[in-house]
Amino acid sequence: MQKQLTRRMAGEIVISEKPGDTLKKWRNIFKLSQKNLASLLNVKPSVVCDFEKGRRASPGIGTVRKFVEAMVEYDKAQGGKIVSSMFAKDNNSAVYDIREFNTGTPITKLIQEIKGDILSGNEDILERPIYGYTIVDSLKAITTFNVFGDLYGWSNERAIFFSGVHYGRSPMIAIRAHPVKPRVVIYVKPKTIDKLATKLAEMERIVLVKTELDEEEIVTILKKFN
Amino acid sequence: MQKQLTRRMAGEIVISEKPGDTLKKWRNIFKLSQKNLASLLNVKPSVVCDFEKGRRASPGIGTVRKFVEAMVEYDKAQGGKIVSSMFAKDNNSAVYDIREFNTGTPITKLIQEIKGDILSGNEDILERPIYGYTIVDSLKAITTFNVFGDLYGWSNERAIFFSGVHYGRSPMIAIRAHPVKPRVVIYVKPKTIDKLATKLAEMERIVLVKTELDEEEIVTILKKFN
DNA sequence: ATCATAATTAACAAATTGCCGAACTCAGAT
DNA sequence: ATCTGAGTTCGGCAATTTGTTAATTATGAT
Repeated sequence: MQKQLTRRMAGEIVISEKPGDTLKKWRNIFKLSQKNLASLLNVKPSVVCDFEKGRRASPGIGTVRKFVEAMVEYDKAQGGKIVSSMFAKDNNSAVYDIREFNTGTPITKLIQEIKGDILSGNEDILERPIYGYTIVDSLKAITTFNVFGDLYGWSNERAIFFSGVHYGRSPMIAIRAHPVKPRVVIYVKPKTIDKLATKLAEMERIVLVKTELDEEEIVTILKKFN
Repeated sequence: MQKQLTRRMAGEIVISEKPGDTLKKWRNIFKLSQKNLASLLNVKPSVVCDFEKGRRASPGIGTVRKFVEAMVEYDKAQGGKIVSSMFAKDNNSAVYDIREFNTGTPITKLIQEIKGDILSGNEDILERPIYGYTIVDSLKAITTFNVFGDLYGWSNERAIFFSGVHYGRSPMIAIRAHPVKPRVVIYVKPKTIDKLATKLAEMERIVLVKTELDEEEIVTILKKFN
């Protein structure tokens, strides 16, 4: 959550017309004076001012990073009120985990690591790299509300894990209906696999896989990926 | 949509452990060679490599910006396939517009600009600054699906406009139920205002306003804000 | 009118970036 | 066996950033 916010702040600052103004905006949101912020960063207040006023036109990303991380850290030390107020609780979310990789990981490598069995998918697709994954509870995903907008991180070159799968039809139907498609769909400990599921996967040219590992084990394994 | 993506890319690069790797990841996603990218930027390929390999520990945000914008621009020229594939269509979204400001805008100023009438809200709150707004169709927001997770941009110090309001009860009830609260709620051309709405607003210490301008006019006015 | 705090500005030394060009490695394709 | 495209490494140099000190200008509060 904190990392998400720092990224957001950094992105906003970098792309802004006036990075200084954006920096200032965040400083204000965190209710810090230039002096306060400067002391968190071990620099003089004039430095903070220089950046806000755009006197340094293109600060290094290291500087930006220090700034945003200092603010978030500071808030955390104060109880994290600001940071957490930025995020809706979204408690009953169907999304168990979602992450992006920096390096493209070949589909085959992922399948191997999670001890997956390929149910559908021809060889030419299997070497394609993916850049992230999402783990969702399929029942919640369908019953609660529109998770299908949140399944995709920032690349759709990704794998989607469905847990709580019974026959595997509904998730594939949902994917068929959705305009954006993942590269790989992985059923976590499915009861059985309906033929329709594999058929749809073939039609969509999606690699369909099942694994007997549970969500926790999967997350642990995927932590190693970058 | 493009801006959103550039911000995202920039943020990821800045916060990344290895900004170079992240840069490379994006170059790969856009299917560009170092040479291609270099020529888009009017620099030599070695420059691209130097950044990817981290020879420059803290490149300026100007550099990062050039890089990400070049990639997105390039994709756009090719038909924008990559960028749009990053976003689910989400066509029937209830969100009409959502934006962030760089500068805190006092609530009173906003109300004045949109010719709003204050229905509830005592003076000490009115001077507080807000940092963004969201305009939603209240009916869609409630009937279609969980928009209430998407109402908040990156600051909850914001105004929320509801259009299609009948009595104004449902939107306030939803806000009451939701853990994150806006500073200002504005009803766009409401039919009538139920007492319960103002009562709830008072309880939540939210400024409740109505305006007779329509969505388009509001967006035009708010464009001036920064 | 005065005092304190916050913010802005100028001037300057040391370090770093941004870019180039040229040499080099490492596949694959011919 | 050689060629080509993609990527890597690095010395060098001008332009910029990073940080300091010290003086100056708001902005309130007493």
